[in-house]
Amino acid sequence: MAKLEYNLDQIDYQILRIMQDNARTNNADIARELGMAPSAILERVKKLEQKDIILQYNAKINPDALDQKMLSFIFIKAQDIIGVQKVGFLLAEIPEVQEVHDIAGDDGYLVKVRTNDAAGLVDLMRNSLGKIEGIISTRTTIVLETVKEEQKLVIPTKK
Amino acid sequence: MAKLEYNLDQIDYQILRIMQDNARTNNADIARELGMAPSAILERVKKLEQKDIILQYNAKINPDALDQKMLSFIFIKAQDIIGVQKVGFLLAEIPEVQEVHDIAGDDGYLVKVRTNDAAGLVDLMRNSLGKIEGIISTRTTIVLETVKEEQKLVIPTKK
DNA sequence: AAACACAAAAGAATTATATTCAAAACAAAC
DNA sequence: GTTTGTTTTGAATATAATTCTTTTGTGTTT
Repeated sequence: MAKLEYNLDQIDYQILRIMQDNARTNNADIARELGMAPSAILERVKKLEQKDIILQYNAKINPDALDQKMLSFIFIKAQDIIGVQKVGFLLAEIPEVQEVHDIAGDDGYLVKVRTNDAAGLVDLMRNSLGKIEGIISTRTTIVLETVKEEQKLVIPTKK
Repeated sequence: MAKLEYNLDQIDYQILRIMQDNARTNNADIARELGMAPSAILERVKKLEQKDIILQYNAKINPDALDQKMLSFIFIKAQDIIGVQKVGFLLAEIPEVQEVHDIAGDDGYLVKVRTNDAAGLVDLMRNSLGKIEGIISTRTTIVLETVKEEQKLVIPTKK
């Protein structure tokens, strides 16, 4: 967790741009694209990993294929002590919970949840959320359709 | 967009589980772990890609490293014709917008946005959102801290 | 139960990529 | 312009990806 200087130059940005798009692009291809030697790319990628700039590589799986057709956002009001997110950590432990954000305003959390169907959601709320102490209330928003869902960051172009 | 049958067996699930965790795991390693030949793994992975079960491989980049410290959710009420998400598509075109969901209730969208800072958010709302016709109102929720942020799906264990 | 048909896996051979390392190039500091 | 520390290159080697043929497996038909 060292607060290192992320010292990124234009080449790093290009690598990140490529990797963000396809994490399995091989060094040889990146090297070709950037006009460098593969070994140099390898060095840089390693460094990006070490410096925790590239956090991980993951495969994006089609939720439909796993019959996970329901997506919901749940606002959760909790009685956490300010600055200590006990409830937040408990929420994060639930596998169906993809995101937990501590949000401003109603001292609460915004949680993103993926379940098979409505029954799965009810189930999760009853069983998983129900077991967490400190939850005062919840408000659920159902997603009808997702137009875009990525985690790509905007990568700077110039210096 | 063919509505094929996703016909997944236990081996596929295991592959997905491994790939979801580390998309750069090589076939040889997966093969070792599953006690199969690398060529067989290759076949299966290819098939998973073809059938749009594995949608893409992406590198998760540390937002801090790109100075993207601000995360917000914006509820957008729009005057779209029911079932036609014109506004949704326009929202999706904004690079800082990572997610656009058509949500039940107030005929609106829930949008996830990542910007450098508060100024960047204001800027985005004024310039990008401001240019989209059909937006009636917005309500913004600021994320103070993110406890969990993944897109991992729950992969079935048994049949 | 034998024969057939199709799909998946294994194994060997080939091609491509990753990785290592010493030497060269570069950059910043003095 | 020399020193010092970094980064890149390029060649050598180790690993992995890929291809393809053979084998195995599964389910179906007769």
